[in-house]
Amino acid sequence: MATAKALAPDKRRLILDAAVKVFARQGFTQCRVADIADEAGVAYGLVYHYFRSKDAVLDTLFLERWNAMVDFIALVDRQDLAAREKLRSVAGFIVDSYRHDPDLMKVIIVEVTRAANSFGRTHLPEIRRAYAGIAEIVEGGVRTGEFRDAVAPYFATMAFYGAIEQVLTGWIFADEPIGSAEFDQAKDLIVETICGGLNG
Amino acid sequence: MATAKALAPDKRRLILDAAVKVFARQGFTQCRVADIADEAGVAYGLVYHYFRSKDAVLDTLFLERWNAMVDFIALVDRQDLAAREKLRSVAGFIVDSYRHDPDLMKVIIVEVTRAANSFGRTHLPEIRRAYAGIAEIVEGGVRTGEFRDAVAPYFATMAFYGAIEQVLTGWIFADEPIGSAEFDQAKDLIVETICGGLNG
Amino acid sequence: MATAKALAPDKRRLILDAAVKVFARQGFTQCRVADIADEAGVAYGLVYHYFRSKDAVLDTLFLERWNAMVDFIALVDRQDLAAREKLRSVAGFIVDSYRHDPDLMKVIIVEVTRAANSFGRTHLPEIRRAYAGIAEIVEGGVRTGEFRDAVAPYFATMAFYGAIEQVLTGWIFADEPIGSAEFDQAKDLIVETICGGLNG
Amino acid sequence: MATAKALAPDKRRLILDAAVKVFARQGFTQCRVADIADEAGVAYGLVYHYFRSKDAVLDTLFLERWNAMVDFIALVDRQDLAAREKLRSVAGFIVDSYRHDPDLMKVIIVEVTRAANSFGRTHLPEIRRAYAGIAEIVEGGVRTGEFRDAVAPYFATMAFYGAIEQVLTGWIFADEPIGSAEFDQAKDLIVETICGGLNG
DNA sequence: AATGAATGAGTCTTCATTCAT
DNA sequence: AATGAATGAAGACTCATTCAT
Repeated sequence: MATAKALAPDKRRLILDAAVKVFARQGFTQCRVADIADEAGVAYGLVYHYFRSKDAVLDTLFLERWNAMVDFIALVDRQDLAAREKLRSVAGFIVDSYRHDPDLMKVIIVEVTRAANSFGRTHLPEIRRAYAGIAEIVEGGVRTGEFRDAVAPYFATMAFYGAIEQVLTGWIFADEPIGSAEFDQAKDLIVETICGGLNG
Repeated sequence: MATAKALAPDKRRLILDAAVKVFARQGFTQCRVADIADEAGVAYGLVYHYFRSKDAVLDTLFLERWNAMVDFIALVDRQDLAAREKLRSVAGFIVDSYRHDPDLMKVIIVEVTRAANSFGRTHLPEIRRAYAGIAEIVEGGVRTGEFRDAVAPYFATMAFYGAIEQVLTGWIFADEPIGSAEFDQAKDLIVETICGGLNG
Repeated sequence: MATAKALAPDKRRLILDAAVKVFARQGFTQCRVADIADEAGVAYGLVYHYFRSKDAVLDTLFLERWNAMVDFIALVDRQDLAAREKLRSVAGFIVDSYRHDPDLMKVIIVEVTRAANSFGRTHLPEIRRAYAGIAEIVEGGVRTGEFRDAVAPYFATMAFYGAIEQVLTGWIFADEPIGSAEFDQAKDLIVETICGGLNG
Repeated sequence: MATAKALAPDKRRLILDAAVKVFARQGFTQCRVADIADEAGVAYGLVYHYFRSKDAVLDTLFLERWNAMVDFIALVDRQDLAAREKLRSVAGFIVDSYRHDPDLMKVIIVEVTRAANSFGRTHLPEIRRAYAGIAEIVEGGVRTGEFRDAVAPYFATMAFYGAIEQVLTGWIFADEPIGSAEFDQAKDLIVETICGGLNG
């Protein structure tokens, strides 16, 4: 029941949500476990009641969202859509993820996706699973002739995902909040740029 | 005398080179100042003789290479080349930077470019200078009609640079060394993908 | 329960008492935080659980005792006593403070009262409050005619407090322990010397 | 020749004078050897050419001045003067020492005279020699009947020297510079207070 | 005499994790 | 489940001193 949830919020969830905030604000390394507990309004030790370690908090956060994305990519690929529309769907999902919870996406990109010496290495299998999903969409497009034969699916995948992450990184570094229109425009322009190319 | 220099190498340079190695191997946070000194074969305190702090070592490393890249982008843009060739040049420079010193590029990408809560924030002005340089190349292409009018220079820049950094990130995470052919192929395919687009 | 308290002593107090010992024995600068923890029989980190810094430990120690002295001086001045008796009371309080806890008084004098570049500067307001309290007693004595008109309260205060601190400094430097008789004699002789003067 | 001295100042002297400045400004512990060299305008290593250690610099500084004072006290005592005039002379000497070089006297009082765990312990023999000299003057005064029989020379000495050092400490902590009149007044009032006493 | 690069031991502070209640 | 006191390993930085030139 929603009401019950509001009255007695799950402390574990409270801690996860607080962690997103402080990880985003200060960065994983710079944030102390005490900061998470303070932000959540719970006692220090409770963090360790629910999570094995500080790392485990971030692992949980990352996997929740990332697996949802991987699932979504697979789901989209199974639908009867043009390859370009599939990519549009994926770009939309990621942009909406950011729109819905920018802090979480910031944490994922900053602390995991590029963290080649820590969480990025740990979660490499999951990260690669997402790339593989996108690559399959591209390969499908090539197979149906929708995409050019000359396109190397691996590079196309890197270009597509890299473009998205770069745009999100721009938002992460931005000093001002991002408007709704900007989010919608981004979805279109990323796909248009990648699929249409720059050439006139 | 060049020979003399080679025999008695600059200790400051020795420290910087050692820092690249250990930052790349362990990550900036995980690496101790003692590791740098050990790798350089100098005494602990000498690191602090030449650099104000551990941060300052990374700052120096980043700025040396990044400014070279910014300068290169500006130089290329001033040449009489097709916009696509200019992008090809920039992609080539970055890929060659990685080929020549993969550790340094790993450090720059992993520890600075996406580190929104630490060095990325500090060096935001320099980072943006690079983006601006690429954007100017794209704008030039649009102005001459070489690139489509519909292309938004900002998104094109994000796509181009994001694609490159994503490919480099792939190499960074790779378990096996990257071959010469792969580097050369990458230069072509990145530009071909971004400029030609996926559409058939 | 008092007994229970005695059995399970407050760790914070334990740390403060240990700090007094090691500060007195080795001096504030020469003493390491580890020495305090060892002396208190607690873990290193606990010192930082209760105190922000090593400085804060000394601050706490100083203020506890010094404020008690300032309060005492004010209390004495409000009593219906001859000015000389008031000074006798103050001298007695300080000498007894030393008799009761010579280490603490040593720390206060050596590390704070004359430490013009560190704690003495920090606690200047509190230090001056004590001087002001003594000066008021002297002024009262001049007002009632008990003390000579020619006496400058500021210099009288400096002479009185300076004499006491000098005697205590003598004890601090002494190689042998000070006997009970010596303490009692000191109270009398300090006041007698300052009030009676040297002249025959 | 004065001119020659000005043209080629003794580097050793330069270092000592610089040390006085920085010891006074920052305190002995807080000041680095580099600060002394910088202030003196000489190379780092030269400090170690002239002095065995940082401690030796302060030792030298202290002994130069303190021995002059001890000698002066002995000299005065040998003169045919009333005991009170002898004390007046000693007070004058110390006050003038401060007037002439407040930084040096600050260093001596703050870093040596009360530093029971460092330099004060080292130089205890010299420090006691000064007290002994004053005590002899007092004893002389008692012997001639000039000073009261009841006066204990040791306490009188502590009162006299303690009063002077307390007044100097006041100046050391003062925020504003001390005027000429204040110095002269101090000499009189200290002696008047100690010899005349407070009693009306 | 003079320089300043080079050395490395020393210590404060932080903070993830454990544990008793 | 919940609390927060207690633990102690880890690491950046300082700085007196030495040394080669």
